[in-house]
Amino acid sequence: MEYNFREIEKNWQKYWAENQTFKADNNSDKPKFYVLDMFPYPSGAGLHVGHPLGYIASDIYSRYKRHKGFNVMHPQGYDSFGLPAEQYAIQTGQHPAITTEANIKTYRKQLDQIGFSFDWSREVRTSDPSYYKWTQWIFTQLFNSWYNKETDKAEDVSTLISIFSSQGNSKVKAACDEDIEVFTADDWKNYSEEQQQSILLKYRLTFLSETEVNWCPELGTVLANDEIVNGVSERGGHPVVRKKMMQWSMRITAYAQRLLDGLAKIDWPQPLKDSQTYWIGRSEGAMVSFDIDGFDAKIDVFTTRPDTIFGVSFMTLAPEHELVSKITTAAQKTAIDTYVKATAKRSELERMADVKTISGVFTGAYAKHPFTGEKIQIWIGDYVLAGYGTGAVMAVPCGDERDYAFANYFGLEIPNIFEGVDISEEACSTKEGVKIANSDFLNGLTYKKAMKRIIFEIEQRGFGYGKINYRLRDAVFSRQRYWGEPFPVYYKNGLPQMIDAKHLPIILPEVEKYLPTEDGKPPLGNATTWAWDTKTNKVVSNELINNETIFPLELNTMPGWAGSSSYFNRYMDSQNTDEFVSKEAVEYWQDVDLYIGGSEHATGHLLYSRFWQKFLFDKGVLPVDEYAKKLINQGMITGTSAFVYRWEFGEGNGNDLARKTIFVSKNLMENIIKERKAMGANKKTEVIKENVNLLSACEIANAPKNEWTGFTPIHADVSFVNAADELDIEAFKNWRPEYKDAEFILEDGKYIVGREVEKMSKSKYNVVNPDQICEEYGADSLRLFEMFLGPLEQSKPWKTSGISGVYSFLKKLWKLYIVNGEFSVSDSEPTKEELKTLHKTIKKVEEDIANFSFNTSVSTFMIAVNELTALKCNKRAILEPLAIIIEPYAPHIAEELWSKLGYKNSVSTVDFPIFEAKHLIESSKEYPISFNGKMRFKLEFPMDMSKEEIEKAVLAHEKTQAQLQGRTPKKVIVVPGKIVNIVG
RNA sequence: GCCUCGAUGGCGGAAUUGGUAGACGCGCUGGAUUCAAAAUCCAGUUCUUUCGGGAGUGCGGGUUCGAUUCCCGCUCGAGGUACCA
Repeated sequence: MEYNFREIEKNWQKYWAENQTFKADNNSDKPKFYVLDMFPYPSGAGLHVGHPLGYIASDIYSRYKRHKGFNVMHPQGYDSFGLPAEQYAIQTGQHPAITTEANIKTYRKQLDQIGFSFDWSREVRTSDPSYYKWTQWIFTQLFNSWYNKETDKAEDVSTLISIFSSQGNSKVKAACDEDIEVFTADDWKNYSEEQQQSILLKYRLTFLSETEVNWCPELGTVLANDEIVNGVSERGGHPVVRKKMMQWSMRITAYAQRLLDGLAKIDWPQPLKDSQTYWIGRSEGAMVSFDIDGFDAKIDVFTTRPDTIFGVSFMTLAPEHELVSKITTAAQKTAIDTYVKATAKRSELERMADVKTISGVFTGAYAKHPFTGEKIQIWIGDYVLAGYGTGAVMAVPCGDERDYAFANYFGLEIPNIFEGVDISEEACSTKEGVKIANSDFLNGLTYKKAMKRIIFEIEQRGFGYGKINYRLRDAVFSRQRYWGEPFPVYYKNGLPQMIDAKHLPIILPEVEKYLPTEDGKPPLGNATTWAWDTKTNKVVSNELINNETIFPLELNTMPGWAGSSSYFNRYMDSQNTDEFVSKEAVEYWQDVDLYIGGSEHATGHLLYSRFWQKFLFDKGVLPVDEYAKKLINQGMITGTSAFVYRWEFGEGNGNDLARKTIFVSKNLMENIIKERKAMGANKKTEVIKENVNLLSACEIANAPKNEWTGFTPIHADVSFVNAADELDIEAFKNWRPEYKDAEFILEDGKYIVGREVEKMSKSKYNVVNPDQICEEYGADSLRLFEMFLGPLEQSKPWKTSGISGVYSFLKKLWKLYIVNGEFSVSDSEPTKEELKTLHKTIKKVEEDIANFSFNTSVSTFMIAVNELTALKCNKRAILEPLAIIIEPYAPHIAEELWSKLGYKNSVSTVDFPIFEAKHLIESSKEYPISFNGKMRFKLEFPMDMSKEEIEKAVLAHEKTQAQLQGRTPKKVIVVPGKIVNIVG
C-alpha cells in the first residue's frame, strides 16, 4: 500500500461531491461561520498558482472551523462579466457568454482538483440573468432613494416628494446635486411631471448627469478613477482623456462619513484602511466667498486654513473655472485664452509628468478681501484643479508651498502672518505651535483657537461657513460596453424611467457585433430588439418605438464592480427567485466572518461594496452595515520570468530583416558586453568576432552592416526552461514563427536564460498553473507547498524547487500508519514523549491558524512527523488526533487515513482534539548561560530550583570560571525558567 | 513628494509579551543501500578561526543585565497615490 495520491485524491473528491459534505444549511444549532474568497474573473488563461493561495488559506480556516463545531459556509462563484471576453468577442465574433462558459468549466475543473471545501450549491455568476436580476434590483432601489442628512440614512423618494409638496425644498438637508434651486410647496405642485422628475433626479442615489469622465477612445468607454493606472487604462494601457458625457452616477459621497467611521469597527489590514481613508479624503475647513471688484459675482473657495485668511495676497482659479471668461479684462484676454487652450490640450499624463513647472496668467480682475477690503489679484493656474473643492483657491503664500512658489515665480507679495517665523526661504505649513500675527482679531492665537474664531467670524459676517470637504467623488456607473449588466431603464421624453422590479431581469440583448455603433453609440445600439413596451412589460423590437407606450431602452451597461458589490449577501440565499436574500437566511448568516483576497481592490470593490451594504442596511434589507468583520490580504505570488537575449545589429534599416535572429546565452552575453566595454563601444563586429570567437557559427559576417547595437532581452515562456535555467531550444523555436530559424549561441552546449522576478502575468510568459503540480505531486502537496512558501500576507516568488520537501513529508506521514505496505496501528498506551509531541503540535497549530500563520503550521507538522517517526510511534491514541489536525491542510490523505483507522464517516466534521497542557510540563530546564548577553554554554537545572541556588551552581561551575578568567562578575541575572546572564 | 509595507545563511523563511538567532524545508557536501539509477536512510552545512574562540539579523546611534524585537536618524527595495487648497 503505497501513498497513491492520484487514486486517493480522486476518490475523496468524488465522495465529497456525492455526499455534499460541505453543503451548509441556512439553519443549524451550531454557531455560524462565513468564510469568503474574492470570486475570480474566469479568464481564458485559466487559474494560475496565485489564485489558490488565498483559497487554500480560507479553506484551511473553513475546515478548521468545522472541526471546532461551526456551521461553516464557504461559497465560491464567478465574476463573469468583463472586458477580456468582450474583446475576444470583438476579434472573433464569438459570443462572450460562450467564452465565459468555457472558461468557467476550466476554472471549475482546476478548483475541483485542489480539493476545496466549497459549497457549490450556492454558486453565483454575475453574468447569469438569475443573478444580475438582483444587481438591477439594487440599482432600482438606489434610484428610488435619496439621502436624508437629518436622519443620516437613505430614505424612499416618496418621503421626499411628500416634503416637497407640503413645504418645498428649502428645509431639506440632502446629499444632492449642487445646482438645485429653492422652491416652495406651491411651486412644486405647479411643476410639470417632467420638471418634477428632473428635480428628483438631482436627489436620487443613482442619477443621470452630465459629468466630466475619463474617456478612453481606444476602448470606446468611460473608466473609473481606479481603472486608470499612471494616466492610462489599466487594461491595455490606452490613453485616457477628460470628456463631458451624460452618465449614470452613484451618490457614494452621501456615505463618505459613514464609510470613514465604519473602518473603526472592522478588523481589516491597516494599510488598506489607510488607503480608503486617503481615498475618501476628509478635510475640515471653511467655504469663503470673495466679491469680485466690478462684477456681480463671487468666487467661492474651500480652504482648510481659514485661519490664515489675512495672509491672502492673490487668488488662483483653475483654467476651466466658469468665471474665467467673464472676469478677464480686455488687456489680458489673449494671454488668458492662450493659457486656457494650452492647458486643455495637455493630457493628464503630461500634467503629472511636470508638476514642478510653475505656470499661470493674471486675469486683470481683482477680488475684495472679505475682512480688510483690500484688492487682490485674480490669477489662473493649472496647479488648481477644477475637480476638487470649488476649483478656486485663496492663495496664502506664506503658509502654502504651492502658493509660495507661485508668488515667488510671478513676483507677487508674500505677507508674513506668523509670529517669529522666517519665511524668506520657504512657506510655513506647520499648524501646531505657530502663533498668528498681522491678522487683526486672530493675532496671538494658535491654530486650533484661530480656526474656531475665524469660522465664527466668517459665519457671523455672512461670507462663508465651516465645511467638511471630501476628496471622494461620486462614482460613474455607466460603461459603453456589451458584456455587462443592462440597466433596467427606458427613456420617456429624455427622462429615465425605472422598470418595475417585478419585470426583472432585463436580459442582455443579442447584437450583430460588439463594437460601438457607427454614430458612436454604445454596443447595445446595435441591438434591434431593445425597446420597452409599457403595456406588455416586455422587451420588444426597436421598430415599435412610438414614445407613447413603447420607449427606447438604456444603451449603457453597468461597470465591472456592479456585480461584485453585494455578491456575498446573495451567497446566503443564492437560489431564491423571489428575494435578493430571505430574512431568515440573512438573519442567520448576518455577515462575513473572514474575507480573504488581494489588496488591489482596496479603493475599488472594497469601497463600493461597503457603500452598497450601508445602503441596503438603511433600506432594511440587511441587518448589518459592515459586511466583513475581518479581512486578510493575501500577498501576490510573483513569477520568475525567463529571458533570452537577442543580438541586435545595424540601425534598424531594411537589410536587418534578411539577417538571422541570433540569441546569445546569458553568461556569454554578459562577457561580450564586458569585452566590448573594454575595447571601446564603437568596435566593429569583426573585432568582437575574433575576440569572442563566436560569430563564425552565424552568417552575420555577410550582413551589410556589421555594427551591433546591443542585446534585447525577450521573455521566453517559463515552461521552456528547466530548474537549471536551461532553455528547451526546440520548444522555443516552435513557439513563434519568427524564431523558427533563429540561431542560438550556446555555452557548454546549453542555452542559459536570464531570470527576473516579476508579477505573474500572461504577457510576461511567467505564469505557472497548478495543474502540473497536482498531476505530479498531488493536491495535498500543492496545498501544503503554497502555504509553506511564506507568510500569507507577504508577496513571494514562485519557485517549485521546494515542493519535494512537502511531498516527502506526506510520504513520511503515510508511513506512520502504513508500515511495509500494511496498515498497522496499535492500541497500546502512548508514551509521555509521544503525547508531548501530539499536544505540542495541537497547541502550535491552533495558535497558527488564529494568526493566519499557515507556513509555520506546516513546519510544525513536519517536526511532529519527524519526532513520531524517530519514536517509531504507531499508537492509535496519537495517530487518530494527528489525522484530524492535519485534515484542514491535507484533506485527502487525512480522509484516507481516517477510513483506514476504521471510520465510515468523513474526518471533516470530527471534533478537533483538545489540547492538554499537562503533557507539556517539564521537570527540568536547560538554561542558556550567557555572558554580557551572549550565550556561551548550557546547564540543566530542575524547574523548581530557586534563583539563589541557580546562581550559586552556575558561578561554581568550571565553565563559568573559564569564561570569567579570574574576573569577579559585577552582576548575575537569573530569570527562572528562561535564562542566566552574567555581567562582568 | 506623500502614505504603507519590508530588509535575517547559497535560497524560501523561523524566532507570538525584549531572554539560546538561523526552527522547518530546499540546495549543497560526505556516507549507507543498489549491478546501476530512482526512492529511502544517516551525518554535516551562518561566516571566520591559530580549534581556545571570535563576529554576526540593511547602515549609524540610543535605551537595557540582555535588542532580529523598543526608540532616534539614514540607506535600499516593493506596493499604493498624484499639485486635494
